[in-house]
Amino acid sequence: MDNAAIARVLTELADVLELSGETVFKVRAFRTAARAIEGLGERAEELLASGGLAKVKGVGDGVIRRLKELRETGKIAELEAARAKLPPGITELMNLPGIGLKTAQQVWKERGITTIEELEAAARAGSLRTLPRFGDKREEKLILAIEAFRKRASQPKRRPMAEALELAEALVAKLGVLPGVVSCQYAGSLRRRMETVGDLDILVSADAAHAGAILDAFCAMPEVTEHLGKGDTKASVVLDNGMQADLRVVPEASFGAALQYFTGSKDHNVAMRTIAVKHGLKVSEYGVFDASGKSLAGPDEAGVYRAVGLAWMPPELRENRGEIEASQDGRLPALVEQGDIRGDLHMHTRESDGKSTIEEMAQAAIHVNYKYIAITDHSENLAIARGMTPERLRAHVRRIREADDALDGKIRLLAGVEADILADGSLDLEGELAELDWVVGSVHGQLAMPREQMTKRLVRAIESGKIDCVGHPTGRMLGHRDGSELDWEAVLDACARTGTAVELNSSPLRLDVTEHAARAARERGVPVVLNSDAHSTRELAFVKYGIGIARRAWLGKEHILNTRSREEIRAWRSARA
DNA sequence: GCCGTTTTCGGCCCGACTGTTTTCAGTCG
Repeated sequence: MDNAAIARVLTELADVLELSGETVFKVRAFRTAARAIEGLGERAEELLASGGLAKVKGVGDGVIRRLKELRETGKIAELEAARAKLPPGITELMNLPGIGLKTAQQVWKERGITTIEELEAAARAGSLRTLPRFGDKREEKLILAIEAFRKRASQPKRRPMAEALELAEALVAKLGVLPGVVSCQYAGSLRRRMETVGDLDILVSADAAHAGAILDAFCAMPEVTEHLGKGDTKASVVLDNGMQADLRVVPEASFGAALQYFTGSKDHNVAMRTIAVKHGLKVSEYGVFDASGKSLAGPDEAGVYRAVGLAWMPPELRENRGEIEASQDGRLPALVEQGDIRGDLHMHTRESDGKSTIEEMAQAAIHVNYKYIAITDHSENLAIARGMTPERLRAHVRRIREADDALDGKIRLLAGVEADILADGSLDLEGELAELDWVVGSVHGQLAMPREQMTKRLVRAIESGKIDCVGHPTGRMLGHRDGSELDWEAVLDACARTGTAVELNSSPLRLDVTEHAARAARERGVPVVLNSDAHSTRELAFVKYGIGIARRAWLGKEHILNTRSREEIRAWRSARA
């Protein structure tokens, strides 16, 4: 079972226990454990076997006992027993917006309703409005909520970070120029640079006199298709791409506290507030307050952290994965930044499936201040992308070297290739690779192999010693296909043994390797290469997305190969040979 | 059920919005 599957079991356990009337704290504990396991860098199954699971925050004896039972018997007796007492489908009701535990219990116990279909029929028949705390307005809203829920179920819930970033930046630009707006910034999981984003959280500081007009302007924006709610300080809408966006207006004196609060993550905030409570302080989105109610911090985020005895930390770290302790102990990592990147070692030209020439790619790279780039067009096996035969590769290499000479040191061009790793782990164009300056080895076909076979395939390619870097190792496409199943430890161990790097492909739908694998690479000393995989000059900018993932993996510039100079990379390469 | 620079027992983040109330419970983030 992978971590996501284990998290689903624990979440279901929480759901059925909650409906069975179990204490909220026990329910919450299972939900916390589910989130902790889902966000784990390693396989929980292996940690369970090695005893390492006990060290994971939020996972205690109770969860470990149940997971052992699940491993040994294939089920959890407590879950089976609780499920048997509940009507099937009832936990589904709580997925509807506006329906929580109490309402689900209420309609079940008082009306015998256990499915969304029955709930909708009852609402349409007007038979819910006589229930306590129900009325005709709630009934109407519920019908709309069910319709919206069905519509939304047919489209992906979370969107790629790049799409969310573009939308959020556009909204922030429009909000920022409204009368009365002092500061405007997006927060939430986008600011933490999660690979996918569920909704947008946008924050504005302004005096209360302007808040109403700002919220009205937000709701009237052309990309808004649905209004979910609006009050004095907050509005929620649905945008035309299906994403929800929330706007909060706070006083300037609270902007830092609100930014901290709405950036999350939830687990990070809970951990931070727990520390504050121990110091006798109260943290809210309005500031940090002492027992007398005096404000100690609020206008800026760093001050909020300082007030509870912590150092400010980059949003990408805020997942309660050790950053609070690191902050207390003064050992927060220095994370890689965009400006640290000195070159890009994976891109395509018209020679295969790119849209730009060698010279155009070089000029674009000079423009972003890179010192070197590797031109890595596809190899023969990838016919659909006009992969190069040995003859075409040799001619292409000659042209790259000529272009390099003509550039006169303004930037250095490395002659490379993206060679297919074939089904048996051998390499396409294998006889040509020794002559090249840089070789990316990538899997492009037969991605659905069993885990063991795919692992062998990659390990064999890595152990050939002929590739410098494994390109987009899992082959996933966000929202389109899952990555290949892989034994990461075996693959990264092979990289460590042979001095091979792994790519963090920054193409917005790939972001491959994942942050978890990138963190595992760092722990093994395997260098990560942050590449764009650009197919046009514009796409060189994709690296900004990969930077976010690298930072979430706690990577500093010392862990990223292409923060080094070309000479250092050459030395790294020859040390292996 | 989990956790510990006040604790191995006794707590467990905090506020906005909504629809229902006539002071607040439920839901959400």
